[in-house]
Amino acid sequence: MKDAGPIDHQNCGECPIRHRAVCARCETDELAQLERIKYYRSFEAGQTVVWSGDRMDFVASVVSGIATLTQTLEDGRRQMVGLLLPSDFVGRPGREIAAYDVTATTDLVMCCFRKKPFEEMMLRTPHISQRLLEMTLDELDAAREWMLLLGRKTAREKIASLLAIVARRDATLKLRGVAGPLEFELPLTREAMADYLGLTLETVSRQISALRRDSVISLEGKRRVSVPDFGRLLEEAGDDSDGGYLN
Amino acid sequence: MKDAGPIDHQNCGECPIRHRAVCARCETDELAQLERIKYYRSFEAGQTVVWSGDRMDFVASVVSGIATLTQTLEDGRRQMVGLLLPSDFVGRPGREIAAYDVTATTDLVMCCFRKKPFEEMMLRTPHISQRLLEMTLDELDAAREWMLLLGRKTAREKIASLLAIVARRDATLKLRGVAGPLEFELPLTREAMADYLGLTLETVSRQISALRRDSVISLEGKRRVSVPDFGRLLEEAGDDSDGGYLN
DNA sequence: CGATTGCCTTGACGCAGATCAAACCCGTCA
DNA sequence: TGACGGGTTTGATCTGCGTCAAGGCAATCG
Repeated sequence: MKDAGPIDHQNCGECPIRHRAVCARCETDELAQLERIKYYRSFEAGQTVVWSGDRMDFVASVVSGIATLTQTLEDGRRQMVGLLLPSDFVGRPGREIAAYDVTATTDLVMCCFRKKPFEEMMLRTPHISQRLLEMTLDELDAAREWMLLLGRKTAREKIASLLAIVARRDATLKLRGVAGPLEFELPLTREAMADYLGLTLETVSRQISALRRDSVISLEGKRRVSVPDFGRLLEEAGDDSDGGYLN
Repeated sequence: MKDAGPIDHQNCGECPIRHRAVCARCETDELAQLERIKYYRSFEAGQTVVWSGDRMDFVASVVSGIATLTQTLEDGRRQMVGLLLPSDFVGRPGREIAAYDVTATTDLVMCCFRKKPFEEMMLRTPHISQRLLEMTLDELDAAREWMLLLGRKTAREKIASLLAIVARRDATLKLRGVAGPLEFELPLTREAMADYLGLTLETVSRQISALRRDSVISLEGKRRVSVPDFGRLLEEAGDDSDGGYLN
């Protein structure tokens, strides 16, 4: 467990997620209070951040990298229930015990707050709880969209939807125009995708091959995807046949 | 559209959902403010409350009855993404346009608040936004549990899980002891169950028959279910083989 | 009263995706 | 250089659930 990485006590003002995380609405003095209870932790790809059922005495924001939330049945069937990207929030104020496994799928840096002081601060600081409410409502919407995918979409549609989500996120990060073929790196193994989509890894692999055969996408290596026609990908995803706006 | 039912301007102090809804934490004066912007609406079983995509100028609490949130793909595949019970909250502050279809599955009474004034009041009244945050976090947990069900459970497990949820809710409402066979009424048609579980209605029907054949449950009529051994039902549901505490 | 309608059950059959199994690719290590 | 291992692909076969179709039951209506 390499922990407590190289980054130490970064200034909130220069933080890359300053304007999207729980702290987005905070004033300078509020940031100063947060600085006092925060600390960074780093994880290598593959490491577990928390186990479901463990005591969890912090909440955190993802600063960089990607983490996943998963649930498991006793016989080992697994379902991913959240994909955590930079600025996303981990943990639940008021909860002692972690409800999900949290795993780093890439190298990961998190900005952690000791839970007790954070909860106290929330009571005094509407800027924090307002922002958290907003983020939670967004996550709920995302979860519901995911329920539609899990309950009703075909394997091919599921894959196309996942690719569309990753592509869209990547495009907004890079702020490059809508024009030209999108290109991005898949941050997940085939198995992780399967866990996310409620499929087996074999089916994931087959459907990716099929999309490639039908030239909806093309691959360089196993992880690098390029999408010549994003509208086409969205059609394959099944939801808004139209709606081809990026973001 | 029979609307604006018989109930008119009930006193918040005597409201059956007073202590579980968004208003749960409000003081007397805050309730008074809410009373000024609230109004009741009634719907008959089967009526649509809001269509996805429609402008929605109120938010609301379910007072009595049951409503559902559903999403639909253009080709008609439907997935229920929420089951709204008394005290649950409908609508999203800050959102103009409804994201889901809301339908009354039983006769339904809702306590509505005009959206604009409600949003303004939220800014001044931490008691409301705190409670809403808590409720939203609970819903998010429920949605994630549902993702596990949709992605990884078999048809039989899905049915058993749904029955367990309804049974549990019913038991807490009636506050009757854990002893004796549980009995309750299914508030959903086979089709609605199918939409909830990501199955077809035929499969729902077959699996209910199968659970009856295996005497996990017994039926009186098509809707009244009794469960001789709740632990057995939980085993069939697949999650906590143990965990047989009611609530 | 029979006819209609809404909801549910049951059967026969087919297919999408799971399962089982083998092999491939590529980076790392001895 | 060759062996190893993790991630991935592909093939063959099996099966749970969807699809299509027929009919049953109970409430309501003319």
